[in-house]
Amino acid sequence: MATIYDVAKAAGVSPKTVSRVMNGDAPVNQATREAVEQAMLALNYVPSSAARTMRSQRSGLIGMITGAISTTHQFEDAGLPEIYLVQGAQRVIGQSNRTLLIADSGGQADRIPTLLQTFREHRVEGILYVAEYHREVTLPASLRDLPIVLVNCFDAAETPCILPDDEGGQFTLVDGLIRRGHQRIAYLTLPEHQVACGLRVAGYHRAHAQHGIAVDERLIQVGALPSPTHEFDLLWDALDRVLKAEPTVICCANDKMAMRVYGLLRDRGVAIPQQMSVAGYDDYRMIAEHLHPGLTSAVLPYAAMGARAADKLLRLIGGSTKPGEPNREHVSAPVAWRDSVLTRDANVTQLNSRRRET
Amino acid sequence: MATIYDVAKAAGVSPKTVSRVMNGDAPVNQATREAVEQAMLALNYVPSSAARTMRSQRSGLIGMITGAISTTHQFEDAGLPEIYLVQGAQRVIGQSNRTLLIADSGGQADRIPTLLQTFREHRVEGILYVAEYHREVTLPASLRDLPIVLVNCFDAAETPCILPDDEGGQFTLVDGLIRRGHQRIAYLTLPEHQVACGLRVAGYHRAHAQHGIAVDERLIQVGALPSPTHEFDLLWDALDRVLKAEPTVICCANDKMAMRVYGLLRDRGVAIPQQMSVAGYDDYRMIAEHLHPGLTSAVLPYAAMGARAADKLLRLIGGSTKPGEPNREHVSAPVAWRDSVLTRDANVTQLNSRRRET
DNA sequence: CGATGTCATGACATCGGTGTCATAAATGAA
DNA sequence: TTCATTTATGACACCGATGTCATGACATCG
Repeated sequence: MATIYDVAKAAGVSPKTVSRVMNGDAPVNQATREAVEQAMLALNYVPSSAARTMRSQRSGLIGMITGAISTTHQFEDAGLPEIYLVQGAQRVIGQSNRTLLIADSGGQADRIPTLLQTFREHRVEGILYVAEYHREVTLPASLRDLPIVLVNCFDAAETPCILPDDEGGQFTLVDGLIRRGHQRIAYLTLPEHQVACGLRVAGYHRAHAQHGIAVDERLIQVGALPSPTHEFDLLWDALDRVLKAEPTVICCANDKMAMRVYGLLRDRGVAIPQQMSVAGYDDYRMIAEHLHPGLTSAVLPYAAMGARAADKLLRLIGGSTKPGEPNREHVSAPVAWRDSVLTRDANVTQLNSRRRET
Repeated sequence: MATIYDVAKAAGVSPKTVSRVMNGDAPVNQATREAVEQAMLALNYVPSSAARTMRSQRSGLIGMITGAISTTHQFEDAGLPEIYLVQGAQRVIGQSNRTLLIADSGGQADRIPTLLQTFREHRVEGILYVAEYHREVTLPASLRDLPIVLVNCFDAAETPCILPDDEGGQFTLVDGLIRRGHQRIAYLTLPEHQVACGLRVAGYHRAHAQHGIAVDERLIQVGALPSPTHEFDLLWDALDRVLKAEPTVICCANDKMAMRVYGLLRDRGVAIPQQMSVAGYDDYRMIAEHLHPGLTSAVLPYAAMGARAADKLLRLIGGSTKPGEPNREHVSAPVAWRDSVLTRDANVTQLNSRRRET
């Protein structure tokens, strides 16, 4: 592999001049520059980032640590859309001329120290710490000395973080449902211990309050999906309970649950959306777009969160954080309206976008 | 950040001795070793991979280049399960004490050269080139000088690659259906230009041949999903056509299509699986497990493919490829049987696993 | 015309590890 | 006891960039 010395020799200049051509940090004669560029091309020269890192003490690497990717196998597959997160982050990081180093903990917390060690060896300039679902975490003490931004999680120490606006998302969804003529809105929630659950229920209430609609508590039920720990289909019971309260629409905690509700409702001979509207959360497009009818869903803005997180991290590294900047940032997102929600009030027009022609 | 010199000074030895303690490449006195280890701990020493790479000329990095992650936005989201691929690869690579450097082309082919440049600067020892779906590719000429393994794709130059066994997967599925008493098996295929389409149709035929069942060609239809380019729901027509041939089960090209077929069948009042069995392909668990009833699906073994590819690449790098080793390797996988397939022949017992209690 | 400044370039040291070789002490064999 | 090994350690150079400083050739100014 050609080095800067080979290029220098071929171009008949000193290595330092080659360096100057590459970095443009000092004027170089036009003729010299061309000679050097030709030599680089001829030798297929690629500068060594290792040598650069060593001399400049800057690796140009950003570490991203994620557990969710593999958590998938062990627990639930809630984490899949994380790739959007990677995407969003990578776009921003790439623009800053840095490289993203991704490490997957494989869902095993005990592997994290090893991964961090690798990051340190590569002298990453900062770390994006990604959780598979909105939650509180406790950072290993060994992370305190690196610029770090948490994504989809937060800690007690107020480490900078980027979170989804769960309250706002559910508010927007329910508000939209009400505007579409729904008054009895059922809600099959996440397990109550989840951070997002409380926030979204709050959004649900705020939307009702804003429209002066009293909330019938029977409409809110925890909609547990079957899992390795819960053999039985608790969702079936939860659905049963909310149906007794006679809703016109059922909000589900996520698209997966909504997909299941589609099946359960149809087993009972309930037509979607003619007899019952359904909404999800996540806008997990692989599901939401391909269910029939298309599933209305509050967007979980992973790509935007990744980008925001990368941006914040770069500012942390560059020391250019604004003085008043809050440590915790919430990313809002719209609702993707699809055909699973029926507009009941004939006076409400033009709200239901993306109509399918059948 | 502490260097090897700091550690040496603290431990009262030479840097080289510290190096020996770390690498164990020469005997070190027990007392000395302990002193060094203590110093490393006290100073929180982490060796610099940049310095190592420079001296040893080995980066310990493997590059993975993928387009699918972002293709998602632009075309179809077929690529999502790639994360499993990353996982599988990372496990193997981690065991070899190397680090995986992942670059996402963002679905834009023109960004690939930039990514490769980054890989080169980091002196990756080899490359995993991942396609979003089973296809033929043409490698940029600049890749010829690096050890490389294609994943989910192949090229005319017979570059080593790892492919899914599409023929075998569909065969296993159809064979299983026949054993469960199905004789009229509809098949909504992928678009015909896709490599996997031909292979799977071949598997479909082989299974029929093996059981001496003639294939009614009307049962095989291309089942295009709606997409930006196809506004209309061609799947609806395709389904219409296969239903005329009176099948007892419908095989779909992928789980996404199967999900849609669930909806379309139910619109027609067809109960799954009582009146019609359904099967998918991919075993995209987020869909297959949560559809109701659970979707039977041929597994697309991404994790195994990632691991196999990493393994093959490491052997290429290490020069320990077996002489007779084929360039193209196919990874087989079983079928995940779930409740969407009805066992029709009462004599066939114990085949339908994972029964749900309702 | 000499002083000063800018442009263009090179010599040299340095970043933090590790390969090579040298050396001294301890051990074992003859 | 003496020579041959083995063990334990250090001195030194080197990997490939780039920061610092020096130098020579011109250009500009008073």
